[in-house]
Amino acid sequence: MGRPRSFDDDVVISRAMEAFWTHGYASTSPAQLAEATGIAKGSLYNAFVSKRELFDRCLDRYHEQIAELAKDLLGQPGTTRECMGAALRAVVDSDLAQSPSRGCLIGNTAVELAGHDANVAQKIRRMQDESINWFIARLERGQRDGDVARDLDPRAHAEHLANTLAGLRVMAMTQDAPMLHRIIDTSVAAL
Amino acid sequence: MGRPRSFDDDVVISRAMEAFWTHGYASTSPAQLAEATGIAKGSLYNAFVSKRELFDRCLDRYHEQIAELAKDLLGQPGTTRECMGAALRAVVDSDLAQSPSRGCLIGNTAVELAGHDANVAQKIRRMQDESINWFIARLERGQRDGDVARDLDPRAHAEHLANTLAGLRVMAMTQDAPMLHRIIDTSVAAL
DNA sequence: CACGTTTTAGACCAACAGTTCAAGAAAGGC
DNA sequence: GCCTTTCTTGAACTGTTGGTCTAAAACGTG
Repeated sequence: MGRPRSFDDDVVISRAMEAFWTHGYASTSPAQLAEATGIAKGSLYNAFVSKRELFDRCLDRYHEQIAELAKDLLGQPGTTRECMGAALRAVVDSDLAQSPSRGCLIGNTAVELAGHDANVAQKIRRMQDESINWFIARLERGQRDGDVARDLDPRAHAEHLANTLAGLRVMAMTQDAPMLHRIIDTSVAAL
Repeated sequence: MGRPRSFDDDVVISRAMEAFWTHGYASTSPAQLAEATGIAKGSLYNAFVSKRELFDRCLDRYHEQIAELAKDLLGQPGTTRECMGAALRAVVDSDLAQSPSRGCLIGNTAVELAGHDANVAQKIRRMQDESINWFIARLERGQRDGDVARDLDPRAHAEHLANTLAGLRVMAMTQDAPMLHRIIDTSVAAL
């Protein structure tokens, strides 16, 4: 019944996410979204209600994406310290390879919108909390494996690592690889 | 000769800075700037050429302001570790007291503009480099005072602290005081 | 194959962006 | 006291924004 949608919601959301990620929420116009997705404005609004609701779905997609990445990176072999260092380096190097650089969509959104929109703030907070949990899990595994000190507080260090990553992705907008790698080394030395 | 300017450039820049800081560059309209500064749009353009040039001067002002704050905070008595911890806590607590929260203008600008504007990127980078130098100076003093290990690399740790601060000011948009304070404690424990 | 429903592309809209301008106002020089 | 200069101001201007609406086209179904 009715005409079927000619596009795949998922690919449209992915493309819109790239646009928001690159330009920020406010600086991405409906016209740009139409261009980026290859779909007319009218259809976009018909399918996603408003720029804001589309953005929400893009944020969710971004989170799914980094969840998968985190699972992969934190599952790599090596000691906990090696694994953490390699994971942070992978993210930073991937940021540096981007042109224009665009940081982390979650951090960017925290900065751009969280101050003025409690809903966004709460959503971002939950996503950050989840990231911290991935780190906690890896640190606890390290304690079981015996390569992380038994008396180390996994939560405190997981929060510290998440914060380091948030900082790195801001610093990667303007600083170069050697500095960022030194920061990673120093952070990871605490484990 | 000619009609004298009816306002003080410095206070106008300060007020404009507050507006940009609170809403971001793109989301601060000339009308808002006129409202925030108490000066008509026309005068604003006459005195500061364009929104962008006004913003540049606001960034400079922000930098001067934090330079002064850093000098004050890093000059406080106590061991290096105590001093660093207290300084980070002071910044974070001040961020948390703000409503709406607005982070760090330099970090926010890195995220919003540095990816698309090489001039801004370079300027931000220089400001960050300078912040790192403040930390280096304090750590070296600690080594002379004997409360920081002689074999600690001041640059590496200064970069790490600057990165921690950048992260904290993003995290302060969404997270609460206990977590942020734990992050500070963990970061400072490495000294 | 006609039906009802849905999608689609683009025209359309009021509001607002960033900027310019014409008209007048306040000072010093002559 | 006029002239020049620089300032102030609100209105005007152009382009774009986020969003709506419509008329046509595209389907699955019975």
